[in-house]
Formats: sequence, structure tokens, C-alpha cells
Amino acid sequence: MYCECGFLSSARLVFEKLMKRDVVSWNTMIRGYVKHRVFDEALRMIREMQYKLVKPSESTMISILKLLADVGNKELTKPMFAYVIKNSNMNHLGANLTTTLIEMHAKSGSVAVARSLFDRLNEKNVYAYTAMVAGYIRCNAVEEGVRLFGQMIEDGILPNEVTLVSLIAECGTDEALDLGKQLHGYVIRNGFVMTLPLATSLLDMYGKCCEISSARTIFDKMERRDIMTWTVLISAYTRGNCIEKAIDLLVLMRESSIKPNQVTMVSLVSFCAESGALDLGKWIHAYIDKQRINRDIVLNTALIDMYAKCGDITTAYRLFEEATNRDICMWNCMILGFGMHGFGEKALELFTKMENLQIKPNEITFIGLLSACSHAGLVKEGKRVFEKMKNKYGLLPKIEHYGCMVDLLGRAGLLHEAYDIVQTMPMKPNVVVWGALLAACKVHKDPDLGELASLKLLEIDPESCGHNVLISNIYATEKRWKNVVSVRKAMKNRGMKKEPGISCIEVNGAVHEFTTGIQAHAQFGEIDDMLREMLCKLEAAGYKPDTSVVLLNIEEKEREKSLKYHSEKIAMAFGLINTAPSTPIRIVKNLRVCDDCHTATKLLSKIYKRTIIVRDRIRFHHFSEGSCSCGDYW
DNA sequence: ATAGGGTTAG
Repeated sequence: MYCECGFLSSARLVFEKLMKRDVVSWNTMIRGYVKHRVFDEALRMIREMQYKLVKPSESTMISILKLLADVGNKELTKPMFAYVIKNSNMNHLGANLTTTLIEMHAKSGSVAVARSLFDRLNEKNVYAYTAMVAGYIRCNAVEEGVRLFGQMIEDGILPNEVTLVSLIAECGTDEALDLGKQLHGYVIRNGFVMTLPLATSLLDMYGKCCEISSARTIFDKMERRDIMTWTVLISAYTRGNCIEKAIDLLVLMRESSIKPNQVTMVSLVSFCAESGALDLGKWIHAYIDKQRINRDIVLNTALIDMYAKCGDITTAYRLFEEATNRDICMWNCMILGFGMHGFGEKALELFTKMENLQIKPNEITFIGLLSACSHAGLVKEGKRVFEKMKNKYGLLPKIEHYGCMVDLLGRAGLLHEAYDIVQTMPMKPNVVVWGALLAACKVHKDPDLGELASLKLLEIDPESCGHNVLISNIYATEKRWKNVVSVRKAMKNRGMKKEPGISCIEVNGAVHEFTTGIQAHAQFGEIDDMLREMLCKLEAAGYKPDTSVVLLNIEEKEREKSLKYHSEKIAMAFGLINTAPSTPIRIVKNLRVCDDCHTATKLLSKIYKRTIIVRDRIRFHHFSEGSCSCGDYW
């Protein structure tokens, strides 16, 4: 009972007091740890059990392995596998045990090990086949999966409703969609009844592959719908940025007297996080509490993430402190949140707390910490964290972590140290790594290293338009128009377009989106007047347009004009017009803030006495009283 | 023995 409810220390106490322990008591305790993701302790107990010569029965092993397969944990599969091998005769592994091992390996990414076990099976039943096919789809070896599915049918082993559902559930990726459609066809051809699980898995698959209309067709045809059906469709809409449709469904669902639960709400909250819609996020938060929807650990994490990503780090931290239950994901969200806001010290403090509580950080934790150090210019601390990751926690830095290090050193102006990392890292640097170096070269004006990085980028990924823009940007800063033109031409020939700059601003709960340039907005006349006024006041305050950030080789006057119509400035003008004096203005943009807008926004915060909070692609800028929280360091 | 929905980075 204690294990099931997650009161593991109480369970352990009872366990320790037992005079006699049999296989069942060990099994229960270990399953408790696995179920609640305390893998270290589970492994320790398995070893202790072995030491005490308690020999687990096959069914004990199966039940533990099954749990492991469900949580898809990679760290434990290896030692568990070793343990099973050690305790049984490899040549006489029972079919049931083997099948469970296949499932465990297939679900946790070791598809090759799963296959070798699969090939040793004499009698391959539907469970083994399904586990294997599902494993292939999960690790993106879809062709192999299709082949095996065909072989299974040839062998005369036919899938049933349950196995079809578990396969379809794996098909929510672009790569697997074709297979998913084939399975859908199989379901129809063979006259399976569209039960709720079957329909839900199909709905979810189409939703995840952005084929919402197919999902909708299935949904509309259904006679009965339960909480999962609604939830899946709502997630599909939020994923496709159709928030109005999602909210409509929330209302409709209430009307058909099905009450949303915490799972339903998570996808709505995470939409707000993604799009920076704070007002909507607050509304949903209030809705959750008003409807007395239970806030479990995942929903709390989503809310924390939402507040952090919408600029309200104080509320995010309050929710974090109030949470009675925290997992690694929640800690990571909070660390990432602090980093995003430039509070590097706070992120590090949180990490210290984690360490004191003996909570094991994972690789995402370190991405958060390294990028937090990077945004705050904490070079020494960042280096220490990187060492700790390797030495204390035995985590092998992945390419992302090297990318963070290059960013950390590059941003701080230590270009050659950054380049050292690029040259000595144990894997081939990718576009992210070269891109970080290139961006650093742009900020710290090292055209030679910048050019080298540019060439590498073009070599690895000639199609990436973002990097081409950055390259032409570097040339433009040096007024090397010839090079700018040739990069631009090459882009045009390949049909590449610069990702358009988009700025969003939420006013009275509605999100308004602006792109660059003059646009067909009902209020555009007013906005244009406002922009003119802003420019006048800016110039009076000593602002000069920084035309070096404009990429095009055009006349100076035109360049100024193109600056004036940067989406960010338009959104700001719109905010100034439509919000009450002295309320903060919040803007979310898809690209990084440009130098000119950054300077202008600082001044504007002083001129109009407004706090202006801008979330760019990677971090927050809090502008107030003429300065920015990033300390001009981004 | 086998089934459907949600959170962090890139």
C-alpha cells in the first residue's frame, strides 16, 4: 500500500522491520522504487537481494522488468539485463521472460539487443512481434518495422485490437505516419470495431502529425467520447497553434458533461508557455483552481514553465516553492527559467539546493545551468559546472553541452578558448556549435574567425537560411557589400527566404502578431503615427538609427525606414497605444533582438516610463529606466 | 503477459 501510494520511506520502514522477507516482499519494495522512478535505490536493493542469496522467481523478474519497460528507463535496463543473465541459463531463458526482455530493450532504445533476443525465440508469438515492431518505430527504423509487421502476418500471427493500438500509438511522427495510415487501413479492412482506445490512438497519431482534419473526421464520427478523446483533440489543436479551436472544444466538452482533468489542462498551459500568452495562461490557471482540477506534478511543472516563459519569474518561483512534490523535470524548468531571465546566480543556487537534497541532475539540468551561466557571463562558474557534470555525475557531455560551452566562452569574448573547444571536442561540431562561434565573432568583431565559421556552416548545411543571414550580416557590418550580395543571391537561387521576424503582444487577452514592414492592420494609421512620435522622442534623447544591422545594400534613408518598421517596434507602438500608462508591455518574438531595437527599447522604457519585457528566441530582456536586465550582454 | 491523452533542452 505504501509503495503504491509513493510513501516509499514508510514502505521501507515496514520492510526493514520484517523478521522474515520472502521474494514477494523484496519484489514489492523494488517495484515501488521503480514505479516512483527511484532507480538507484531499486538497483541497490536488487544487488542486496543477490548478496543475501534470495533468488527471485521468474515471475518476480518479469514484473520488475515490465515496470522498467513501461518507464523506458535506459540506466537500469543494462544492469537488470546483466542480472537476469547471471541468474538464469542463457540457453534456457523462458519464452515469457525473453519476451519481456525484448519489450524492455525495444522500449528503451536498445533495439539491436531486443532483436538478437527476438531471433533466438523459437515460438514467436504476437507479444514478441508487437514489442519488436513497436521498438523499431520508436527508434525511427520504420522500414524495419514495416518489414517485420509483414513477416508477422506471413507467419500467420495476426494482430488484435490491443496490439494494433499499441503500434498506432507509436506512429505519431512524420517518419511513421505512412505506416500509421497503413495500420488505419488494416483496422478498417479487417472490420475492427472502432472502440475508444482504437479511435483515440488514431486521433492522437493524426494530431501529432499535424493532420488535424483527419483527426477531426474521426472525432466527428464517434458516437461515444470520453475524457481521453477530448484531451487528444485539444492537444492536437494547441500543437497546431489553433488555440481558439482548443478553447471552443474545452467549452463543448463541458457541455457534454465531461469534466477536463489535469492532462487536458497541461496542453493548454504549455501552449501559453510556447506563445508567451500570459493573460490567457493566468485565465487557465484560474480555471484549473476554480474547477478544482487536481494539480499533479506534471501540471505544476507546466504552470511553472508557463509563468517563467511568459516573463513572470516571481510567480513561477512561488509555485515551485509551494509544490509539495518535485521531480527532476520541475527542477530543470525552474533552472532553465532563471537562466532565461539572466539570473545565473539563482540558477546555480537552485542547483546547490538540488545537490544538498541529493537529487540527481540529468543532462538537461546541465544544459540549463550552462546556458544560465552563459547569459549571465559567469564564465568561471560555467567551467566548473561543466567539470562537475563529467567528474561528479559521470555524465558524458553531448554535442549540445559543447555548444553551450562555445556559447559561454564566445559571448564572454574568449573567442580563442571557444575555438579550442570546437577543435578538441570529441565529436564533429555541428551547425549549432559553429553558429554559436559565428554569433560570438559577430558580437566581438572577429571577421577572420567569423569567416572560417561561416565557411564551415555553409559546408555542413548550405540550405540553412538562418546561417546565411548571419553570414551576410557579418559581411554587412563590415560593409562588404559584394559578399553580402553573393550570399543573398545564392540564397535566392536556392529559393531560401529569411525567416520573417514576428513579434507578438497580448492586449486584453488577445494575441496580436506583427511582422516586419507596413501591414494591413485596422489600427495601422495610428501605429504609424505612434512610430513617428517614438522616433522623434528617441532622436531627441540622442538615438541614432544603427543601420549596420540592416542587411540590404540600400540607401541610408531606406535603411532607416526598414529599421523603423522592425516588427518589435511596431508591436511596441501598438502596446503603447492600447495599454494603460505605466502598465508593463510584454512582447514575444521569434528571432533574437537586434542591436538597434535593443538600444531603442532601452530609451523608450525611460521616455514612456514603461517596463518593457521582451522574450526573444533564447532569453528575456527586462527594459526599464533606460537599461536592460541583460546588461547589454546577449 | 499485450492497449489510448500531459511537462523540461535541442
